[in-house]
Amino acid sequence: MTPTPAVVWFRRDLRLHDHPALTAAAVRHDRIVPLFVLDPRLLGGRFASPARTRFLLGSLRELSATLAELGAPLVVRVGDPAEVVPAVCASSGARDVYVSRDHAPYGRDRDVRVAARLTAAGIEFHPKRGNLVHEPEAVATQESRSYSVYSPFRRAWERLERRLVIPAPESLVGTDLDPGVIPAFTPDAEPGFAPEVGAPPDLDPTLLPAPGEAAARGRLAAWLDRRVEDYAATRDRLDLADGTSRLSADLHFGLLSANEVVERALGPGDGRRVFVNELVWREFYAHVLFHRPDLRDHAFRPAFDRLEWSDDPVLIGAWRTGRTGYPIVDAAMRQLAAAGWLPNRARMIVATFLTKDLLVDWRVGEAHFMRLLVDGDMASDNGGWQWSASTGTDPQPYFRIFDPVAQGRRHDPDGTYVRRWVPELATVPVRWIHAPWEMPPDVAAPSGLRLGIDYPERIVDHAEARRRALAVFGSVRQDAARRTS
DNA sequence: TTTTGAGTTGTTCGA
DNA sequence: GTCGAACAACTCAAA
Repeated sequence: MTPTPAVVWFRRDLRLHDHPALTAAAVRHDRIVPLFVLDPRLLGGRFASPARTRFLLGSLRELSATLAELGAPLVVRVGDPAEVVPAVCASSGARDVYVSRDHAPYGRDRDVRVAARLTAAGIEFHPKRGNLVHEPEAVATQESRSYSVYSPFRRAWERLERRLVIPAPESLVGTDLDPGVIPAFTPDAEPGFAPEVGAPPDLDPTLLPAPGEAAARGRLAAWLDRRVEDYAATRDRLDLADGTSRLSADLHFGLLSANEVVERALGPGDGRRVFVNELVWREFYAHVLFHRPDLRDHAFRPAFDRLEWSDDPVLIGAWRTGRTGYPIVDAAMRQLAAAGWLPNRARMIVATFLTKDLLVDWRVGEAHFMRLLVDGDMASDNGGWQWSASTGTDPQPYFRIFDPVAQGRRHDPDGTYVRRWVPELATVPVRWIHAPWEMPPDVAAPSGLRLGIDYPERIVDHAEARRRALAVFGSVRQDAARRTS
């Protein structure tokens, strides 16, 4: 037992269960300093999100209370971690800092800076397992390269042995360091935390998931208890409010350990198999971004960086505000603004619509998502957007143009989802709910809907847009082929 | 080194 | 209404 305290610097691992860094520090040191640093560069940066900040602060409040009960109160500071972490070490006498690895580009760069400062001060930096079942170095092809196709990645991932789940500590010993203050969520009063342009005025905080580890564990238990069994059948159904697990924010902030979620989710049945598969997708995109941090700003396949995207502010504005004239797209965009969350099927529908029907750069869509999503995660978001835009890892991108009417009819057969989020369409009969422009006048009149007044006309014709997208993407493919031959 | 099999999530067309 | 094939050819990963 080392007679100096250890700093456990929490970041996206706001939990006590299955926490290798916390456990290692508690085993080796007689006292610990749990630390969280509110980093204005993250909370006010280009991808800052009020929904995420709110969820983060709530989760911190709960972590703080739980740690205090165990005996080691959470220390909260505001500032650049490269300044704050060494300062907390100095004031507590700590010679060791334990963290869960952060695999995303910003976190990695930050940790390199912080580790350099600590090393210069003679303090040891201990990165422990991050919130992935397998670390990026562990999954490699026979030629020791990283995977860029999902299916072989999954087969390799499944062959690896998982680490054991670690129980939460029963007690901790802290220090008498000033715990500091967790600020209330007041974006206007806190310039450092204020989101930049595109702040969502429509966010309804009551729709956000309850923050904190206990709530997250409750969600996981409820999900695994019953609903996961139906996941294969319900995950694409937009009209069912609980067809998916809604654990994405919990995984993003590490309220849940991915390792524990997989351990508990494995089992018989299609639902469990498909659910674990989604968790492997999360791992895949984290690994891909780890090996290719340039994906933050560039297409996975360089040829697609030469696509000529539209920057028409009218089209982009209609998409953002849910006024495209395509009910399923508009319902999803309004749910995103209000709830800070979308089921994956809805994300794919609006992403393919923006990139294929409107030919708008996936980076515009990704930035919008990151500002609104409570679960906004660089790796998953970037992977999802590039997949939808056909610039990513998908080996067969040629097919990915969704028909918004067909998607609506298939995944929201009764129009329940559309009516919930686009109330001006509430009176439209089911038959036309996904294509109100096809309503004959004798139906439109009694429904009371005046197209172009109460609800917008379509901003593009999908059949035409589809042909245009095929031509644009096809020309890039031929262009790429010519360059390599 | 060369060959071979395979590739999340779709849509349309024609039988 | 349902079903299979075509879409168009490329790249990855493993044998």
